[in-house]
Amino acid sequence: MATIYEVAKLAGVSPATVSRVFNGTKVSEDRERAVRKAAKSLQYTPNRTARSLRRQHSEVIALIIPDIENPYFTQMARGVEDVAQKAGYSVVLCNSDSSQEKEARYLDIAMSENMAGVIVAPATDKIDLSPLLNRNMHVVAVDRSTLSDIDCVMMANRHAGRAATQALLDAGYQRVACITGPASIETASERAEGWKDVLGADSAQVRDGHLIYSSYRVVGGREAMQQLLALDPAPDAVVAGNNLLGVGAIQVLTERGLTPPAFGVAVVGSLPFTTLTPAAVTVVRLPAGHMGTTAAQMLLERLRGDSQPARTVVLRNELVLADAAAVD
Amino acid sequence: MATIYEVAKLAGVSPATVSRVFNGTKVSEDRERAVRKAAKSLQYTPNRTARSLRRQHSEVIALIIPDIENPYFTQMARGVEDVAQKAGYSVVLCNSDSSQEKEARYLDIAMSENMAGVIVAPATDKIDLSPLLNRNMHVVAVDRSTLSDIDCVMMANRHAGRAATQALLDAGYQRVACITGPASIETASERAEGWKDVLGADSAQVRDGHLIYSSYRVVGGREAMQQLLALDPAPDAVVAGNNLLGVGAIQVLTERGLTPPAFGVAVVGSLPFTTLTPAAVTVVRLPAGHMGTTAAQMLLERLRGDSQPARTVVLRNELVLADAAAVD
DNA sequence: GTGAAAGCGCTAACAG
DNA sequence: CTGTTAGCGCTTTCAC
Repeated sequence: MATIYEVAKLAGVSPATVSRVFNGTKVSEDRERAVRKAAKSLQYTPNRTARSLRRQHSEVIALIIPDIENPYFTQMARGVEDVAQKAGYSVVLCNSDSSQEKEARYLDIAMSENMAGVIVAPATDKIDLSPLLNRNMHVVAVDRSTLSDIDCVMMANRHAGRAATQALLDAGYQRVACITGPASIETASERAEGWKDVLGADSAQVRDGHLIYSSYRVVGGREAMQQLLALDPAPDAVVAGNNLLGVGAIQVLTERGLTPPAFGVAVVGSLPFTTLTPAAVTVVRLPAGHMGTTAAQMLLERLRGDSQPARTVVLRNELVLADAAAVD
Repeated sequence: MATIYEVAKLAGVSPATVSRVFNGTKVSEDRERAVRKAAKSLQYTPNRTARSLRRQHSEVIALIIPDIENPYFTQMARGVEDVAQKAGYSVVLCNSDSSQEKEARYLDIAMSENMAGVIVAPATDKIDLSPLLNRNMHVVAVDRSTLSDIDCVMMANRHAGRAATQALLDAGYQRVACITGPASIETASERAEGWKDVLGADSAQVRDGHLIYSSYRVVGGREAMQQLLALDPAPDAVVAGNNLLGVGAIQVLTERGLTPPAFGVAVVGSLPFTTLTPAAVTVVRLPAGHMGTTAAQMLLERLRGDSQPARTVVLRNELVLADAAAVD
C-alpha cells in the first residue's frame, strides 16, 4: 500500500504537499499535477485510519437500528444514506437486534472508531449515551426518545393510534381491539394510548383485554390475533401497532377466512411488500424515509458546528384508506 | 478521552502493561487489577483507530449489498451478523444501491479503514476487487460471482428457475411466462435460463416475448406484469425472478381480479411480509440467512489463516407449494 | 507556497 | 513478567 511518502518521493515534493493536494489546500499547479500523477501511478489511496487518528474523527456516520429486517427501519436507513452521501459522509448500519448489549457495543465502536456522529433508534429506554456525549460526540435519536438532551425525530405516534382507531369506527366496526409492541417501547405505548383516547378509558374494550402488548414482530402479531379471536365477545376489528404486527394479524385472519374487510384492520406503518387487495386495509402511513433524511440533516448541522439547544421534531403521518400496497 | 498513558500513570505501570491487559497477554495478577481499576475510574476505552493503524487491521467486517430495502439481503445480513458477532467481529452494512460507483466507494472505505475483510453481493459483474486483493484483503462474494478468484456462495439459480416453472406446469397452467431482473445480473439470467430449460428453447413462449427482463424491484414486477397481460395470447401463469418482482406481479394481478390461483404465480425467493392466502402462490424458497452464515464462516476461516484454493458453494433451494407467507 | 518535524494512541519488538 | 522505544500513515503548526 502506497503512502504519502512514496508519492512525495516520486513526485519530487514533500509529504506535506501531498497531503495538501488531497485535502484541498492551495498548492501550485505544477506540483499538484505531479502529485496526482504520482498518486495515480502508485494507486495511492489515503489511509483513513491514519487520517482519523490524526484528525480525531472520521467521515462516517453510524446508524444503529433495532431490527434490520424491518422495512420500516431499512427505509429510514435509505433516507439517512441519501443525505449523508451527498454531504460526503458514508453511513454504516449497525443492527442492535433490540438488544441493549449489542447496542452498547455498537455505540462503543462508534466512539472508539472516532466516527463523525451517530443516529440511533434506541433499543430500549435505558440506552446510555453519556460516554458519547461526554466526549462531545453528536448523536441524534430517531423513532424513540431518550433521557439525554439531544436532537430527536419521532412520529406522531399517539395521533397515529387515534387515526387508525377512528378510521375503523368510521367504517362501522363496533369492537375495535389493539395489538401493539412491548409496553417498554415508547412508540408501542403511545400508539396504544391513541387507541384508548378514542375508545375512552372506561370503555368495554379497554376493560376486556382488547389491548395486547406483544413483540414488534410478525409472530407477535399472529399470537396476539389468535388471542383476540378466542375472546368472547371477540372484537370485529383491530389496530396493529406496527407493520409487522399488521402482517401477522392479517395472516391469521386470512387463514381463518376473515380476510379484511370481513374483519377490520388498520395498521400503523406501511406494508411495503404486501399483496393485498386495495382498500381492504386502512394504513396510517409513517414517513420512515423522511424521518431518516430529517435525522441526517439535523446531525449534519451539528457536525457543521450548529450548537442551538436540542430540538425534537415530530413528523406528521398520513391516513391512507386505500391501497395498502401503494408505493411509499 | 483517556489514553493508556493516563491509565498507566494512575496504575503505576508502563503503557505496555496496560496494553497487555487489554490484549490478553499475561500480566501479574496485582498489576492487572491495578490497571483495570484505573481504567474503570478513567472510563478508559481503547482507541480502535490507533489500534487499527498499528495493527494494520480492525475487527470489523464490511458487508456490501445492492439493496438494503430488499428483505432477501437483510435476511442475509442477519446471517452474516450472527456468526461474525460470535467470533468477536462487528459488521457494518453498506448499501451500494446497485450502483457500481457507490460500491467502489464502499470497497475503498473497507480498504482504507483497514477492515478485517469484506463480504460483497456485487452490484454489477464489472466489480473490481483487485485493489483489495492486491492488498491481501480477504473478500468473499455472495449471491453473485465475480471474475476474481475468491470464495463465493451462491444460490442454485438455474435450478430454482426450473423448479418454479415446472411447478406451474404441473399445476396445469399452459402458457407460463417469466419476469426476471436485468440481464446483466447473473441471478436474473440464470433463473431465466432455468425457465427456458423447462419450456424448451424453441417453444412458443420463448419466441413470443414471454420473457421480460426488468429491474429487481416491485415497480419492475408491476410493469412487466402489465406488459404480459397485454399480450395476445396472454400467458396464464408467470415465474417471478425474485421476491420483489413477485410482489409487483401479484399486485397487478390482484388489481385486475386475477388473484392466484386464477393466474398462476411462482416466485423465486421468499415473500416474508406477504399476507396472501396460503397455497395460492408457489415459492422457491432461497436460504438467504444460510447464505449469510456460510459466507461469514468462509471469511472467518480466511481471517484465521486458511489459504486453500478459492471455493464456490452453491446452496440448495427448496420448493414450497404451500403458504407463501410461512416463516423462513 | 512549501518543507521539517511533532505527534494522534496504540502495539510489538527488544532488552532486561 | 515488565519497561523502553520505535513507528503505523497522516495532518498541521511553525518556520522559511
